[in-house]
Formats: sequence, C-alpha cells, structure tokens
Amino acid sequence: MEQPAQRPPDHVARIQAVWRRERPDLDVAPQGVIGRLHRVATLLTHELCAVYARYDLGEGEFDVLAALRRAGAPYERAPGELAAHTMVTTGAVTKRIDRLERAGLVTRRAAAEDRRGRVVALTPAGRELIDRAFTDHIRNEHELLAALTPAEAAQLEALLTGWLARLEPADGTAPGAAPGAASTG
Amino acid sequence: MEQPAQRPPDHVARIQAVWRRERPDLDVAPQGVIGRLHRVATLLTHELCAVYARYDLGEGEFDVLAALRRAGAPYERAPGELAAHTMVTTGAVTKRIDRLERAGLVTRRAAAEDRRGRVVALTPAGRELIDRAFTDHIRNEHELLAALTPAEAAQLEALLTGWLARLEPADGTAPGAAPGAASTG
DNA sequence: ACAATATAGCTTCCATGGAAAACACCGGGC
DNA sequence: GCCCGGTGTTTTCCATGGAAGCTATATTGT
Repeated sequence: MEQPAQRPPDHVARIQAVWRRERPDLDVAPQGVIGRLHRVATLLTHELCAVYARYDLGEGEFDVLAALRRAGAPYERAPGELAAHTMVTTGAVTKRIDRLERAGLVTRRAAAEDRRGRVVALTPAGRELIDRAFTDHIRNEHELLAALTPAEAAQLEALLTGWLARLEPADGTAPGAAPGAASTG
Repeated sequence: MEQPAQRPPDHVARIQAVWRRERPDLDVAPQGVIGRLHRVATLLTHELCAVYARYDLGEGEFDVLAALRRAGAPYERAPGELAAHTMVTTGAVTKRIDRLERAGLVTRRAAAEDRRGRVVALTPAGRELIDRAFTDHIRNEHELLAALTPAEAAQLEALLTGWLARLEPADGTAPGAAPGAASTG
C-alpha cells in the first residue's frame, strides 16, 4: 500500500506463478501465507538450533532441560509431564532423558509414592547449562525478531495468536507430532 | 486494541508467564511471536499431511510429485533439480524417488547427453494422482486460512514476506535442512 | 592425450522420533 | 486376598532425512 518498492519475487511467489500457469483452475493464494509461514519457521528453527548446538544440545534436549528449569526448584518432573510439556510422545522423552542422563545433565530416580513413576531432575551441571543456554537463546530470539519493527512484531503476534486460537482444538487435544515440534523453550 | 474480549492465556502465554517468574532477568517477549509461529506451523503441517495421507503420500513424496508437476509437460526433472526445488539433500531425493518409483508414480531413466545424469518423470498415474492430491491440498489450505479474514490474511502475508526477505540470505544460500521442511507444494 | 578435478547420483551410516507392544505397578470389585 | 482393567515408563521396530563417502562420467589444464 505505502511501500511501492517492488522486491523481486521470492521463492514462494515464484512457485505460485508456476502453479498459476500449470493449474489456472486453482486459486493458490493461500500458499502465499502458508508457504511463507513454513519457510520462516524453518529458518527460525535453523537459527535456534545453531544456538542449542553451542551447548551440545539438540532441540529435543533443550526442550526437556527448559521444561525442567521451568518447574522451579528443585527442578524435577515426571517423564509423562515432560512429554506433555514438550509435546512429544513418552517414547521420545525416554530417549531424550537417556541422552541427557549420559551427559550428566539430569538424573532419573524412582518416584517415592508410585513405584511405576520416575522423577527426572536437573543436576547442578544441567541447571547451570540450561540457564546459560536459555539466556543465549532469548538473546538470539531478540536478534531474529529485530528484523521487524516493534509495531510489526506486535501485529504479527496478534494475528498468530488469533489464528492459533481458532486452529487449536479447544480441549487441548492438539497434535504435537508433526515434522516440526513445539519448542517454545 | 479494539477487542476487549480477553481470551484465556494460550500455551505460549502460560510458558512465558512461568519464565517471567523463574527468570525475571530476561525479556521473553520474543517467544510470543516465535513460539506461536512454530505452533501454527506445526498444526498446519499436521493438517496438510492428513490430506497427503489420503493419497498414500508422505510430505516428501508430495513435494517431489508437485515439483515434477510444476515442470510442465512432459513432467521431467533431474534428481538434482528436484533436490534444489524441494530443499532437501540429494540423498533424501534418491530415497523419495525410490518410494515413488516403487509405487509406480514416477520412472527413472538415464539422461540422454550426460551419462551421469538421470531423468525422473511422472507416469500417467503419477500425473493423475498429483493433480487430484494438489487440488485437494489447495482446497485444504483455503479451509485452514478461512480462520482469518481476508484482511488479516493479507496483513499476515505482508508481514511474513517482509520478515522472510530480511531473514533469507540474499544469495539463496538458504538452509532448508532444519527439522521442518520447505513444502510449498 | 592424459591427469587432475568437478559433478551427478547413489549408498552407508547415523540421529531423531512415532506407534504400538511389553512391563511393572496401582486400585477397584468381588 | 486376588483378578482385572488402567496407567506410567520403557522397549522394539520402523520411517524419514542428513552427512559424508563412493562410483561413474564429464570437463579442464597442460
């Protein structure tokens, strides 16, 4: 509207143009939003993972450590809770904990009351690591978001919040199991 | 601003609230945008994959068929081109083509001039399938986007386009290799 | 012409995560 | 008290894709 500067068409625009030629019967406009959203999400994930890697963490491990850290002292949670918070299956959580335990960042012990249950706890090293990693992570997110003005960021957040509310089944039966993960840190 | 209706805090808002308690030294505002963007992308991917599944296709296979279809008649491309278009490694393309070939949707033959090269072509069955699947896919995208008003969708597209332009390395050295894929169809 | 290098595709190995079965234990009904 | 269904965790098997190395062919430099 107010920015006559015509940027060269991006990847998504080029794909849309080809589809319009090959399938003129279809209105591919939604790709403009959905395609770019995916692309942005992919690029962001890539950048975020680069920071995790500095601490020798994969996205999954970072998520588990963050979920434990959010629990507050003494930084403990059951595997099932971790699965719910990180939106992956409990099987995936088992493996993530295996890796973190091997790295000395968490411990696993039997639950006191319910002998089926387990308690995963951050070790001092794990606590120290996730605090450093999360600080760096948030700094990174600020940088990535710096490409937008505060007003744009606020607008984007409002739009996404609204869409999300209408997209997400109200009852929390949301699938967290697609290729991309939850990963809010 | 103009919508006093206060929705209950969503998943991301709740996580932010906890972080503010545990790490009051950090400004976790960026999570509001980045976290929700990831969540929306995940949900969308999930819905999109559900449609692919109706045609017995995974996301990767759908992407390859779509890339071939976009090539226009006679619907042929070299594996390397397919890798570039779908933003995955050539190794991944080899496997996708293996699966598609097994399903009778594409054929693989030696290139005429360069004997290192190969030509992947849509079979009539593949052409027919991707045309049906893509039609359904676009219908699905329209539905998913129907949760936004046309004005909201336009705003969102503009914001994402701008962010993407500033996020994507100008020279096209973009990473397509993070957990989530490109998948513009 | 021939060696050195680059390129296209493929193969091997590895990492991650889902689905479902297997376990171990809890709790209720009888 | 004991069987039985339910629940928390782990295990097994499988699918997908990346990284790096391999093979065959093309290209370049001398």
